[in-house]
Amino acid sequence: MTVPTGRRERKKAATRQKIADTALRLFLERGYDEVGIRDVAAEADVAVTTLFSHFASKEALVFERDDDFEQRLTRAVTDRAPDEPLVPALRREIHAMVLHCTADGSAPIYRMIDESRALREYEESMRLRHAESLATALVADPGLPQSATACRTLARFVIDAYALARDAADPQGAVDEIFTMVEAAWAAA
Amino acid sequence: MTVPTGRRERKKAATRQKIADTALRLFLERGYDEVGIRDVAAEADVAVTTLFSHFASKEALVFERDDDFEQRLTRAVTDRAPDEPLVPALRREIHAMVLHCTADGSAPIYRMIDESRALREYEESMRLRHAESLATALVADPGLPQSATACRTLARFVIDAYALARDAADPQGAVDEIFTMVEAAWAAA
DNA sequence: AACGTAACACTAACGGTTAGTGTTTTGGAA
DNA sequence: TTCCAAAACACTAACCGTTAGTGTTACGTT
Repeated sequence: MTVPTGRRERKKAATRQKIADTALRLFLERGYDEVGIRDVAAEADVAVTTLFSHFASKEALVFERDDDFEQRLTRAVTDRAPDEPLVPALRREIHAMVLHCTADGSAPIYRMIDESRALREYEESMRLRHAESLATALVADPGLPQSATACRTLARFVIDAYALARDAADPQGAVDEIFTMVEAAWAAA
Repeated sequence: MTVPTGRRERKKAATRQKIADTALRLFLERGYDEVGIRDVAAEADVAVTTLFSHFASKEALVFERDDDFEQRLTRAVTDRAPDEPLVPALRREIHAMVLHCTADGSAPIYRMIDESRALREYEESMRLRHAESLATALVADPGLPQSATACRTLARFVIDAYALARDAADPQGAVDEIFTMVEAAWAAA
């Protein structure tokens, strides 16, 4: 078990990165639906099978780094101060996530996502996964008196807040407005 | 513009029905993922292209009649008595829908859906469509003082209630529990 | 130096979906 | 009745994402 360094792992990471960079560049240049997997593989100078050993699907090339989101949400629950109320902690995290993906740097990427049905559907199914892992974290929290159904409901409402805010004219304002509703729902549970 | 009946339309409907019936039978016999489009087309004695002129995708063969759901939800909003409060009307409708799809007759179909990733994802993206059309109906209702964002949020919450209740141990009870939360959220908006 | 394995390559295919190109059927107009 | 335009259907061939099968390097380990 030699620890981190190792030429092999560096090469693997480099290949993965090269594929992701090439894919994103081509997608932004020509449009997601106009670029085939074979195009990406050829331009990145790897075999198609190599590409699929690094990424599970064509869509995954776009959402390369979004396991982060999943972890950040569950950690907003598990790592919060013992006396910090739950919903505001979640609201803070959603605020940060919305801010991140409405930033100027991310704008072209999210425009591309909106333009492709395949990417929109993939993103939504990703969010479902996030909701489920958030739900698991909530159900497991011994400090919450609410029922499991209420926890699962809250998880979906929080993910809805993210999705709705991203499409709103004023994303940050929408987060606050929706969280007023979420807070009331959670209090009633 | 001669009105409805006409041999052509009857034949078309018959072809469509034969395809749907054949598909559902094969899927239940052998499993959704084990049956190819070419199998369905051959068994229904039509060309593959004909099949796709009646159904937009393989998954659509399973959810043949689910435009109804979409209409029922929007009509629960638009057709309710002038003085009937909104959320209870929606709750009644969700109750009915959950009851329908947990009935004995539908059980094998929904078991099949749960077993196939492709079908689960398709169903979820269908629900998104339903949420959007419900949101449109809500936003258009002049009797509602709430903001457009609040309306869209309610729409998603209602669809969540359906999805969560279907997976719950006690679906009918879950609908009531979740709608307590939805009611509170709507009141806070 | 030699071995085991992870990364990668290549070919070929599978399954859903569509384009292109007819052919038949049918409802309605002349 | 006859004829036309459109709709429904068929057929071939292909596209595209994805995977299986089968090697071939390149690296870390012993």
